Amino acid sequence: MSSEFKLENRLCFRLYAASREVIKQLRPFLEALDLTYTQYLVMVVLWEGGTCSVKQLGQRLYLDSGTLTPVIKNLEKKELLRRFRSAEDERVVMTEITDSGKALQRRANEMTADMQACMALDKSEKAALGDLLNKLLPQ
Amino acid sequence: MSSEFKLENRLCFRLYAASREVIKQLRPFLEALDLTYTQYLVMVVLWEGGTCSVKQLGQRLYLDSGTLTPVIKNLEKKELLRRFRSAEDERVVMTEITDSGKALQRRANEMTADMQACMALDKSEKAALGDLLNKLLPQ
DNA sequence: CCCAATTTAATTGTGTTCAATTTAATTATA
DNA sequence: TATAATTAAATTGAACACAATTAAATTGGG
Repeated sequence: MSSEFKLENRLCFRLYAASREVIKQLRPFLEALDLTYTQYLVMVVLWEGGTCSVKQLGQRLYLDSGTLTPVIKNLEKKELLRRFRSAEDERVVMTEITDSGKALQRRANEMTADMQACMALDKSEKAALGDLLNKLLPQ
Repeated sequence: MSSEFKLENRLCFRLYAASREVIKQLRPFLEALDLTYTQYLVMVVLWEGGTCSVKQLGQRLYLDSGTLTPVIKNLEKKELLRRFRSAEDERVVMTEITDSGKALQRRANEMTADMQACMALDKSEKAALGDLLNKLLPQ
C-alpha cells in the first residue's frame, strides 16, 4: 500500500476530521448559548449586520436554501430573528435580528476568546492555517 | 465590529467551509464510483487492510457507530463489503471487503492523483496544511 | 405589452453526524 | 460463581448538507 493512498495521509480526510473535531470542542460553548453550530454561524452574520437575506446568508456561509430555510425557521422559533419578505422584491426573504438575538450577542462575545483558544495553535500557526484554508475557498 | 468577531476571520468557520468545499470538488469522482464521501472513507480503510471492526473504523475515521452502522449497511447492500460477528467476541462486528470492493479499488486508485489535484495547493503548502491539521486532531 | 428566461426560497428525499439510550456479550470483583 | 461493571453495536431522534424539483416573483427581448 503506497503512502498516498493511506487514509491518514489524505489531506481531504484530515480537513474533514479536523473540522468535525473543532466543532466538537466548541459544543460546550454552543450549548451554553442553546445554539447548534450552524445556528451560531447564522447569528454571527446577523450580529455583524442586523439584517441579511437568505441568499446573502448562503453566499457568506456557502450553504443553500435547502440547509438554511430550516435553520432560520428554528432561529425564528427561538425568537432570535424575524423573517419577512422584502417589499422591493417579494422573492427575497430577509432575516432581522431581534432584541433577544442582540442580548445573546453579549454572552457570545464574552465566550469568543475561549472558543478560539480551543484550537491548540499559536498565533503564527493560526495565521498560516487561515491563509491556506482561504486558498481552498472559492475566489 | 471588531475583526475577531467577523465570520470570515474565524478559523473554525474557514475550516468548516473549506472542508465542505473540498468534498464538493470530489463529488464528480465519487459519483463515478457511486459512493458518498463517508462510504469512500470506509472503503479507503478496507482497501488498506481488507477487514476492520466497526470500532476500529470509528477510531480511524473519528466516527461513532451511530454514523457508521447505516453507512456500512449501505455498503453491504452494494455488496462492496460483508458484515459478520467476530467468533472470539460476539460483540464485535467485522467488515470484510468483497471481490466487487477490491475491483472498485482499481478504478478508485486511478482517480486518486486527480482527486488530490483538486486542492489548489503546491506540495509544500499541502505539507504545511497537513501538519497544522494534525495538531487539531486528538493526540 | 407578453411571454420566456431567470432568480429566490421552499420543498422533498437521501445520507450523514452526533447525543443518548438500549441490548447483548464479556470481564472483573466480591 | 453470581453479579456488577464495562464494552461494542445498534437504535432513536434532532439537525444538518445537498441535489433536484417546484412555485412565485421579476426581468428582458420581441
